Formats: sequence, C-alpha cells, structure tokens
Amino acid sequence: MDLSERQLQILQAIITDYVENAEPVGSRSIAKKYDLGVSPATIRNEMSDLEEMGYLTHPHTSAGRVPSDKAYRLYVNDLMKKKNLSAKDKRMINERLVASRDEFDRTIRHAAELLSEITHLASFAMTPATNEETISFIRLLPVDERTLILMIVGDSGNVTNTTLRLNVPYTQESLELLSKNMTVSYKGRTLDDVLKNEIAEDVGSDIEALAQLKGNVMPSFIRTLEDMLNVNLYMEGMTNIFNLPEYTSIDRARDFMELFARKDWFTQKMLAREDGVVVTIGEENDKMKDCTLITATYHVDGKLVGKIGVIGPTRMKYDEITSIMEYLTNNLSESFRLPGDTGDGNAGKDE
Amino acid sequence: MDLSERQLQILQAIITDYVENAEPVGSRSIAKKYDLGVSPATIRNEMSDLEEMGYLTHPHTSAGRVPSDKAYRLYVNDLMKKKNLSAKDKRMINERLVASRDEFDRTIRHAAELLSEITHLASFAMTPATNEETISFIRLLPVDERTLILMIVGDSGNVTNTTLRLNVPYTQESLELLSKNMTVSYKGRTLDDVLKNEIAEDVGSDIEALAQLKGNVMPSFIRTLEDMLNVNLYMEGMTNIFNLPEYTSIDRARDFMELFARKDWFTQKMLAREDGVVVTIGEENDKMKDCTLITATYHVDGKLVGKIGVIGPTRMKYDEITSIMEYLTNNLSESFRLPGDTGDGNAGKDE
DNA sequence: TGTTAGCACTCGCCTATCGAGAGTGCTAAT
DNA sequence: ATTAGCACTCTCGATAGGCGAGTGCTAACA
Repeated sequence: MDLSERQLQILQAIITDYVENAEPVGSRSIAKKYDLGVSPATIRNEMSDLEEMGYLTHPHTSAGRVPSDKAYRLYVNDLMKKKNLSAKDKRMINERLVASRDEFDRTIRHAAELLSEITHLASFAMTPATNEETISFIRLLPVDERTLILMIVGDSGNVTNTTLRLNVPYTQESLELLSKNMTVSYKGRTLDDVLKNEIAEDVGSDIEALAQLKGNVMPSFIRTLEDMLNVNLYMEGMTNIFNLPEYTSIDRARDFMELFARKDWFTQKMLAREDGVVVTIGEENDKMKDCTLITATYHVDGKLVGKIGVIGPTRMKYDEITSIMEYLTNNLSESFRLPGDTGDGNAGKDE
Repeated sequence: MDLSERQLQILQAIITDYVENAEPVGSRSIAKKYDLGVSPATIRNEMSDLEEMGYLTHPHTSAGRVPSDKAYRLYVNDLMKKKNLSAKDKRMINERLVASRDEFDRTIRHAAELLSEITHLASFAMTPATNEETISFIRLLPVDERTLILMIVGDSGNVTNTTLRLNVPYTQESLELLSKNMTVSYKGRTLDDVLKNEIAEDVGSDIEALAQLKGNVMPSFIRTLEDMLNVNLYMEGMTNIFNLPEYTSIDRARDFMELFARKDWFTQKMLAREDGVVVTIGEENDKMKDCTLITATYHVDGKLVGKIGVIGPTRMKYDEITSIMEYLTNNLSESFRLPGDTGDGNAGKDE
C-alpha cells in the first residue's frame, strides 16, 4: 500500500502546482514543468492509481487532478521540507514585533496582524491559555454610589473587568470586604474549576450588607469568568480571503465569514490542541470542511501558554506558512522570556 | 422649484417600491400598484421631470427609475411617517434587553446584536461617549515582580486596562505612590485634554524609584488612553449584508467588509454627530458613497452618552429602522436611568 | 392645456448553440 | 513497463436570437 518513489514525486508535483495555480493539474503540464523523465501517459497511469488510493480527485471527468485532504496530510507529514523565510518576511517580523514588547495584549494583536499580512490569510491569536490559568486576585472598585467595577486578574497577568450598576447603593466597607472575601475564596483556582463548581454556590455571610452585595455581584462574576475564556482572541485579516479564487463565490465567502465570526468555536478549537505547530486539514475540522487551520504555540517565561494561527483553504503553502509560524512564535516566546536569560531580542532559532 | 402633491406621491411610491424590491421601477407598475388615478403615461411625464430635478436616475436607457440620494433625503426629512413596531420586534427588544441590564458593556453589545437581528443590517454600538469622558482614577496593580496592570477608569464607569512587563522589578510602595500621583494629576480631565497636552510631559519626581517607574509606565499610559477612544465599539451582523442584492458582487462585498473592519473610521464618524436619530445618506458620507448610516443616541442617567447605529445600502426601510432605533434607544436610556426615577423598565414612549 | 392611448425603439437578460482547448482513458505498438 | 495515438468528454467563452420591460414621442382627446 506504500507509494513508490515516483508516485511520491508525482504527488508532490501535483500539490506544488495546484497550490500555486489553484487549477486542476493535468498530466501533460506535470511532464513539461517538472522533468521526471517519463511521458504524460505514464503519469496518467500513476495518477489513476493515486486517485484510486484516495490521494487525488477529479472535479469532473476530463479536468485535471486535485489533491485530496489525504494528499495534503501525507505532504505535511512526510514530504514537506522546511522553508527558509524570505529576507523581507524576516525583517518584518523582527522589526514589527519588537516595537511593543512591553505590552502583552497589544503585542499579540500585532502578531496576528503581522501573520495575516505575511501569509495573506485570515489569522487569529489567543493570549495566555485561559483554561489553565488560575485566579490571582479579584478587585471591586467604586465608580459612584451605585456603580462599581469587577476586576478579575489571572496569574499570567490576564485581566477582565465589567462595570456593574446595582439597584441599591453599596458601602465602601462592604466593597472592600467582598474583594478580600472573594480573593481568598478563589485565589489559585483555575477558571474551569470555579465555573464548574461555583454556579450554585451559597452566598452565605454573617454580615447582611455583604451578603446582599455578594448576591448582586455573583451572577456577573460567573459571566465575567466565562468571558475570560473568550475575550482575548484577536482575529485579523479576514478580508484577505476575498482575494483567493476559492472564495469568489459569494456563498463560500459568506459561509467563511459566518464561521470566522464565531469566536467561541475558535476558542474551543484552540484549547484542545497540543504544543508546537499543528496542522488540521479539511475534514479533520468538524466544521469548515474545506479549510485548513494551522496553529502554533508561544511561551511566556518558558511556560506554555498562548496560541496563534491562520486559517485558509486547504490549498495553502504549508511549507512556507509553518516555517513562518515557527519563526514568529519562537520570536514571540523570546520576547516574553524574562530579560537577562538571553542577551538578544531576535529569537529566530532556525537561522 | 417645489414639487407638486402628485410628484411627491409618485416619488414616495417609487421609493417604497424600490426599497421593497431592489429593482428599478417603471411607470406601469406604479400605476397598477398604487392607484393615483392617473395613467402610466402621465406618470412617465412626471418621472421625467423628477429625473431632471435630480430625484431619480436611470441605470440605463429603458430600465425603470431608481431614487437618488436627494430623493431619500427628501423622503427622510418630509415624507416619511413614523412606523409602529411590529409586536414581534417590540417583544424582542423588551425581553432581550432587560435580561442584562446590570452590566453595561454586555448590554450595549446585546443591543447591537439585537439591532442587527431585527433590521437585518450590520450594526455597531459605542459605549459612553469617550471624548467627553473624564478620568476618574488610575490604578496600578501588581501581578508579579516585573508585571503590573495599568487601569484607567472614566467617570461613567468605562474601564481600560493593559498588562505591562517591565525590564526591572518595581517596589510595592512606588507602585502605590505612582497610582496616587497619577490619579491626582489626571482626575477630572478629559481624555482628549490629556492626550493633547501630556505627550511630552515631564516625568519629574523627587523620588528616584518613582521617576523610573513613571518613565516606564507613561508610554503605555498614553497608548492606553488612545485605546479608550476606540475599544468600546461593538460591531455585529456584518454577514447580514451578504443577503442583500446590492452585495452579491464579491467586489462590493469586499469593499464593505474592509470599511466595516475600520473601527477608527466609525469612531470618528460617531463622535461628530448630534443627539437623537441621525440619518446620513450616500454621498453625505465621505467614504461609503452608496451606504446609509443611521445612528441614535442613548443616555445614561439622563446624560447624553452612547451611540448605536446601523449601516446598509441607501436602499433601506428608513421609516421602520428609525422607529426601531428610537424605540430601542429609549428603552436603553430607560434601563440606564437611576432606579426609582420611573416605575417600569419598559421604556417604549411612542406606544 | 393637461391627460391619455398607441407605437416604435432600446436595452438587458436569458437561453441555446457552437467551437476551441484541455485532459482523460483506452488500445496497440515498442 | 512504457509510450504514442486517438476518440471521447467536459468546461468555458463567444455569439446570436428572442423575450420582456420600459421609455419617449406623437397625436388624439376632454
């Protein structure tokens, strides 16, 4: 069942050609462009075999062949070689990324913008992996007699806050007390843990004013925790996909847009994924059957945390894009390392 | 130069028909559907006059007439009658909006979602008018020895925060000192004021540690203030426009998307606008020449603050949409009024 | 004088048709 | 096992004809 050397060569040629031109590729053009030393007829026979094995498809009788998800999978796993970044891409990453190294969220957003600019695909980026994050402290800050700010801070510096308006005024003391009270209760616990176990929590407290305030704050607290799992997902460059031939049909474009707008789906997708660069092709995604999702992780202080990714049609330059993402995330991780660990700020390890 | 009664009737009929069907409307169909007591030939003559005056255009010789921006403007100013909301829309607004009255940002986002659902257009909403907002206080909160959170709170409860990572550790005391120091300096000043006058501010301070910390924090402070002018703009339902006949062309759709993604443009647009429901038609918008923007203001505690709006092709149901927006913003303002002012939470004034 | 009926004319759009081009799959020769 | 040759298929673009909707003009009419 293994493929012969020649079959691999042909398959590789077809993928390269199709990725480049977005058009079904025929035996003749393969024979011409890539000299494999065989005639079109031979290639046709091999192609026929490859199709039978599920690596190629015919869009219609008598159009060329198109690689299947299976073919891309084989390519990504076995055939693909790492690509050196172009000098331009490297320069862009080095220059644009360092500029705002001191601010976390901004840096991540910039990284996503950068990625979509370089790859000409839609990109997204997630700040520190929130499902593993633990609560560091909770603050309640006064605005006016009925308005207050609820602020939840995670151990990696992740923050979410909501402004709350109560029906009755609160007192300064009860506010401070509740802040401390909640911090003690939740400090060190993960968001997931709190969300699963706290929903129907007792609001019990000896002091009445405090109990009342807590009763008012808790529903928002829960909702804000839920937000914390979603809110730090940046999505950029979605209009890039309009330039791709697979999305010239308005229906395709609409479908893509609608899915891309579903932040929760991406968050879900990201949480389940392992370290490093991960490629999910076509059918391997439950929805988005004709899209490929490539994600990569970056680290903060060496700890595994955030993800960044691109999404586009299965027809994409896997070699280039994975290389770019590796370089970019290395660079990011380097930027987020404690200063002093390494002398220079330009991470690029695969130089 | 004034239009005759009959011309107004005909113009109104053309607008109604075109808004409904999105197709150039001919004299015959007007005569048939709206009985004005005149023949198609008469209508043709009037149409010809209306075209000469700039209220109608021909897409091509021998297709029906299409209303111009000028016609819509006339319609909105003089012809249009308030529409009663459908029971369904009213119910939706009442039910969905009350649900989360206690949380500001969430409510506004929901309002935008709701608006786009009801109108089938793209919508956006802005939390309290940030250019008038003054700084209430500034907090610096510790995360770990090198990481801290910078938090800016406005007088209407608007909050922005950034996580900062410094190159050198800071001390607890200097952090608290700087918090107070900055709060004293900026409390009560508007964002604009600070941004314009503070850029090259001295970092002077007698205590060295404080001066150093301040030097590290100030650049982020400025950037975060800038963020505060943009960040609270929610945009929803952009995929709705794919269902409109004016956006079946991929190029049109792309143009729309690209503009819709430009948050700063919307923010700009919103800041300049007056109270109440405002309609800006076609050419009246510098960009988006074939779009209409409708915005409305809502109030918090009776003070003028936030805006909410829809955007779509100039062909839209002005009467319905303005009525919906009036109802919705009244409802919002009512929800954000101090409790006790009025007994019931359902605002709807134009019942 | 304003209104209307009639009619020729103009376009845009849909459909059918045709030919070119690209590619396959099979067969027979090497 | 490989290749050349050939018939066949299918898509795509261009072209032409016909239909329908609508205008603009003229002449008749109240």
